[in-house]
This record gives sequence, structure tokens and C-alpha cells, in this order.
Amino acid sequence: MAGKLERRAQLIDAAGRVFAQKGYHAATVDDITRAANIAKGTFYLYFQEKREVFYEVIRGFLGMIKDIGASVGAAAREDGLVAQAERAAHELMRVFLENRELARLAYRESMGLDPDLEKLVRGFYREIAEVEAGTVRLGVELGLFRPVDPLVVAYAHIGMVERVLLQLLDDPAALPAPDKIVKEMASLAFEGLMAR
Amino acid sequence: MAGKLERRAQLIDAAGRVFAQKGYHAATVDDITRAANIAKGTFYLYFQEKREVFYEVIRGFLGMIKDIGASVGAAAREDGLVAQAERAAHELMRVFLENRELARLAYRESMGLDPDLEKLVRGFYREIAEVEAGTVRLGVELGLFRPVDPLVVAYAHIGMVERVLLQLLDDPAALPAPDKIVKEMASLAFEGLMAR
Amino acid sequence: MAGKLERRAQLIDAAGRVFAQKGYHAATVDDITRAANIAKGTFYLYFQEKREVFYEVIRGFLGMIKDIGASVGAAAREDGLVAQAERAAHELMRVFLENRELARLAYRESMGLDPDLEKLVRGFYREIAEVEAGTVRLGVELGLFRPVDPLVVAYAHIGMVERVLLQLLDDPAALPAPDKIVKEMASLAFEGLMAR
Amino acid sequence: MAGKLERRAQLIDAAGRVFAQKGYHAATVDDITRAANIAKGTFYLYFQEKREVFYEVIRGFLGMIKDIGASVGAAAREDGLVAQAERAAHELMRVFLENRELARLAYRESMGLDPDLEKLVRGFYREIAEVEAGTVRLGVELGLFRPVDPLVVAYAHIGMVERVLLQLLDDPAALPAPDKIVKEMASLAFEGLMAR
DNA sequence: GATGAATGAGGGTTCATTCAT
DNA sequence: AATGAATGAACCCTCATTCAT
Repeated sequence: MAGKLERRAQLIDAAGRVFAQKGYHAATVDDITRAANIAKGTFYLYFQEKREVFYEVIRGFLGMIKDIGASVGAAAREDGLVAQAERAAHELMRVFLENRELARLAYRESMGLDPDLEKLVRGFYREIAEVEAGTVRLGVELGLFRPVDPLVVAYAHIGMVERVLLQLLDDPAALPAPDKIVKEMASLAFEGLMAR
Repeated sequence: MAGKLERRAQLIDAAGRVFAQKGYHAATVDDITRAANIAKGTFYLYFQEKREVFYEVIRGFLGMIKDIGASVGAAAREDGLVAQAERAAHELMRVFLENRELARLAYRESMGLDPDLEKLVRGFYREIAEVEAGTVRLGVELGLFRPVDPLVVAYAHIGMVERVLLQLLDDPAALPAPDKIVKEMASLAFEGLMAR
Repeated sequence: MAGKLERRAQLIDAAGRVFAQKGYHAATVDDITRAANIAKGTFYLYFQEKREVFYEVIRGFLGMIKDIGASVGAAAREDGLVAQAERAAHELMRVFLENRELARLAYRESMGLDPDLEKLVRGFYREIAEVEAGTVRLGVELGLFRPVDPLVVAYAHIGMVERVLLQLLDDPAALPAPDKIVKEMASLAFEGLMAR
Repeated sequence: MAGKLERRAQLIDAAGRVFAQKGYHAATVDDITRAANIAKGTFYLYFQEKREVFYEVIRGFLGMIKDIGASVGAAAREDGLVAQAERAAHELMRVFLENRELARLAYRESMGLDPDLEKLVRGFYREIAEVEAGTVRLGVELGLFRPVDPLVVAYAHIGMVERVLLQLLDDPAALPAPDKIVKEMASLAFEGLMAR
């Protein structure tokens, strides 16, 4: 009954939990199959090698993030860029908080393990950076924003969010409440620090 | 003649090159000792275990970054916060560009290998975040900056720089020249995006 | 077909031969798996570590000895304590002679390798000493024996047998024939040395 | 000032303490030189290899035991064999109790490490067995003892003493006081168990 | 498809011994 | 004689992957 793909998905899910807890290297194929309640050999009916599940785990997580962009972008445009950015930040924060360990994992170990995976991650960054750069460019063209290099600004925005979110996962008590953080970062990005 | 500490430093250096190239797990102690032209066993006269050199490699890199803060801070204060920030960004960029592989390594593998190492890295972030937050707080108190949460802003600044630098290491051709990047980021941080 | 336990038993057997020949430390896991015609890694499917097989090897040997006590004890009681003791001594001698190398191994290396193993050996001595002490105590109560400290006598008996058997294994030519030895020791234990 | 031989003796002494505490294999040459307050390399000016010190440590201990035989034998002969035997047993007990760890060590690890050492130990047993056998033979010839095989009896006596003493070292509380033990064993050896 | 026993390459670490100073 | 840094062989154990059932 369980089709090949469901089974595969279950394995990716189990692997995600195991990797998130122990990291890629410390997690054994045995750990994963035990977590998925299947025999060790069965694993290799669904994946060629250990790295392949890891790839899928990360791909899944990055997919969740990309979906945010899509869904926020798909939502009503009328409420302005700032509101849209805030909504996206909120969503992102939710995804990170709901998948803490996975988020940390993706950040920690997605580079340097495997060329394919690295390509995936770089592609992910390029993609979201381009989306963000597109938004910025639009704002500039509309005269809403100063003339800036859209790509640099895009990466800067990504980094801001990334680091603050990771910090939030590591030590939530040290930072203000999520809503406050989102507001602060949005105004930082749009308004800058200077007093007027 | 070569004191114990120089020897240790040479080993850390050799290990840094090996780790940077192959990553922590793929690098063997053998690789390191071969790179350092010593026998395998000699390694263990200077380190208790493989993780220990890695710790030192990362510590060295983080130290270089912290030194920037110190040296820029020590330089003349009169030229204002903005100029100071730009100088720090330039220095940071230089360190990253001169130690590309090490920088990538530190970002890739400094988390999740070892509790001690993790503590080191978190401490590093906390430290530089506090310094940055202090600067921001000062700016607010002087009335130069809007009232903001200094810590959130500090982490945001760190993230901005971090991500842009990593992107610069990965694909320099995609971004503007370093000087341009520094200016862009400084104005983004201080002025924000909004047209006035 | 071969159940997990048989396989384990085969390994213990092979290990016994290897350990008996080379001693615990000189024997490598490789030696053992080669003797058992299996791959090195397979060993670790059946034992957690090298010490564990050794433990089982010793446990097996001590078990053979304990079984003698049980079987002799279970045999007819009517023929008196002396005859029973002689029968036990004969059996013991047979076990030692049939497992020379194992016997020597057990005497050589069962102490000081591992706390668990040490506990096993001490428990073994305590157990057989208590059985023997029980027999002695019974003899005293029946008025067959002089009043003595049963435990001291028990250990003395064990030591007598032990040392003579080890000597027999080392240099059989220097001692009388087994039957003669058994008789001599029995009369020494029961009658003492004194001329009457 | 410290002649070569004193130095060697100090090293043997230090090694004895280290071996007694950790056993032969767990003790490193480093442990020994540290215990002797000398540099590692210096060790090899006094011994060819690790096994050699161990040999000397064991030889020293066996020598202490042989000296008992000599000294007791040298003492007045007039007081009879039984008294002499009791005196020897007392002395032996003293040596064991004063060198607990060394005694255990000699019993545990003197066999199976090294052919030379094994020859030493076998020679030791043969020697004391022959002395004891000589005494027994004398007793028989004098008509004090029954006609017995002196060598079997000698090994039996050695084993009795050995096992009881080792048991005393392991768990003194389980046995009667030393004096009581000596008396018990002497009467067991000479008188046997039988009620008259 | 599923199982899980078997494989064997690989790597970190120890430590007796050597040797240049 | 003494030192202690350097050596490198040796070995235990792990674990991704395979394969017979």
C-alpha cells in the first residue's frame, strides 16, 4: 500500500530527525533505519548512499523556506513592500522555530560534505537572493528606495535575518520577543540607524 | 631550537591548510602530519586528539577577527562611528580574502563537532555582538541613532557582513568590487533603504 | 541455519584457542577472526569488545570446573566423602589435561585485566570454596573430621589441587602418574603427614 | 655518587610500585620513569627493554620468599619440623601482607609474558618444591612421617599456602586471624582432617 | 520488496624504543 | 650519563555498503 515514494518520504523524515539530533557524521545508517523501523538493508532500496538522504533532508528544509517566498509573494500585493517583508520574516521565523534542529543542521553541515549538496545550497542562496534583489530593484525603480546595488542589499538582508534567527534558536532569552525582533529588523533594513 | 610552542604553531598551521582543503572529517591525522613533515606519533606530543588541533585552528581564525575589533577600536576615535565601521569592514574583508579557505572552514564546520568548540564559537559571537551592541547603544545615547534594540541590531550587522563576505568568497564575480560593497553596506546599515 | 548463539559459541571457541596460544595481549582480534574464518568486522556483531570474548572464554572454563562439583555431588552419596573427593579430583584432572592451554590461560591472565572478569573469578573461588567448606563442615558435624575452620581448609584444598595440577601440566614427567597423585593428595588431605 | 647499581635498584623499585598498581601492560615506561624521577630515555641506559625491569621486579619478590626459606632453615634446627614450618609460614605471611600488590602482581602476571621470566618462575617453584620435598623426605626417613611422594606433597603444601594467602590478601575479613590460619594449616598438613 | 548478517577498508591513538643534543 | 623529542608499527573498533535468503 505504502507506495515507494511515501516510504522514501518516511525515511527522509526519520533521517531528518536523526541528523538533526546527532549531525551528519555521528548519525549512522543504522540510527536512521532504526528510527524508521525498517531493516538496515532496506535503506539501500530507497537511496544509493547515506549522503543521498542527507541531500533530500536539506532539500526539504530549503524547500520550506522557498515556499515562504512563493506564498508571501502570491498573497495580496497591495499592502506594500514593507508589510510583505514583515510577513515573510514572520513566516521564516515560524519555520525556524518549528524546525529548530533542522535549521541548525542545515546551517551547520550543508556545506563541505558533497559537491551536489553544495551546489544545491549555493543555488538556494542565489535564488532567494535574486528574488530579494528583484524586489529591491523594483523599489528603486519605483523611487521608493535609494539607488543601491540590489544584490549586495539582498545578501545583506539574508544575512541579517539568518544570523538573528540562529541567535534566537541558540539563546532565545537573550533577545526580545519575536514580534519585536521582526519590527526592529524591518525598520533597520528600511530606515537605517540614523536619527532624522 | 624550535620551541615547543613554535612547533605547535607549525602544526596548527599545517592542520589549518589540510582542514581547509578537505574538511574536518575527510582530513586524517596522517594528512596533517604529512603536511607538517613529521611522523604520525609526533602529532600526539602536541595535541591530545585530532579535535584539539581543529579547535586551535578555529580559535586562531576567530582571534584574527577579534583583533580587528581591537585594532580598529584602538585607532583614533575622532573620525566618527561610521568611518570606524567602514575601516573595520575593510579589515574584515581583507582577513577573509587572505584566508578564504579558513574562513569557509570556520563557517562550515565550527558547530556541531565538539561542545568545547561550540562554546568557543558562541562565546565569539556573544563577544563581538556585545562590542557592536555597545557601539550602537552609545550612538543612541548620543542621539546619533534612533532608539533601537542594540543587541538585535548588532546581530543583524554581523549577519549582513557575514553573508556578504561568504558570498564574496564563493563567487566574487557576482558582486561589485570590495570597496563598493563596504560603502553599500555601511550606508544600508546607517541610512536604511528608504529614499528621503 | 547457524543461530546467533552457535556462531557466538564458535567464536568463543576460536578465541579460546588463540588466547591459549598467545595470551590475551598478544592475541589480536584479527587472529581470532582468522581462526574463526570470518571477517574482522563480524567479530563485533557478537561481542562489544575484545575483552568480552576473553571473559566468555574464561567463564566457559570455570563453568566446566563448576560442573564437576555439580556432577560429582549429584552422583551417589553413599560411597562416602573420601571416595567422592577422589572422584572429583579425577574429573578435575581430566578437564585440566584435556584443556591444558586453557587452564594455563585461566591461571595466568584471568586477574587484572578487567574488573568484571575479576569479579567472575573471585565469585568462582568463593563459590567452590563454599561448597568445599560445606562438605568439610558436614564432616565435622558428623564427627568424621576434627573440628577445623572449614573455610581455611577449603581454600587449602583448592590450593593443593590447583598447584599440583598446574605443575602436572607444566612438567608431567616430574610427578607420579595421575592416579597416584590423586591418592596421595587425598590421603594427605584426610590423613595428614604424621605417622601413626 | 649513586652508582649504576643503586640507580638500577631505584628504577626496579619504582617499577615495582607502578607495575603493582597498574599491571604490566597498563604500566608504561613513562609511568615508571616518572615514578623514578628520571627522563624517559634514561631508562634504556639501565635496561634493554620494558620486560627486563619486570623480570627484575619479579625476581626481587621471589628472592624475598626464597630468603625466608634460607633464614628459617638457618635458624636453630632443634625445635622440630613443625615449629620450623610454622615459623616459615608466619614469615611468608608477613612478606605477602607487607607487599600485597607485588604479591598479587607476581601471581597474576609472571607467566606468559616472556620465556625468560617463565623460566625464572618455574625455577623458583622447582627450587622451593625441592627444598620442601627434601624436608618431607627427611621426615619420612626419620620415621616421623608416613611414606609419601615427597614432591607431590611439596607442591600440595605450596599450593595450600599460596591460595590461602592470596585469599587473605583479597578479602581478609572472610578468614580468621593470621595466627589462627597458620595453626590451622600446619595441623592440616601434618595431622590431616580425620578425627582419631 | 525486505531482511539483517557479513564484509573489510579505514583511521585515531598508544607506546616501546631510538637518537640527536 | 642524561635528556626528551621524535618515530612508526601496531591494533582496536566503526560503519557504509553488499548480498544471500
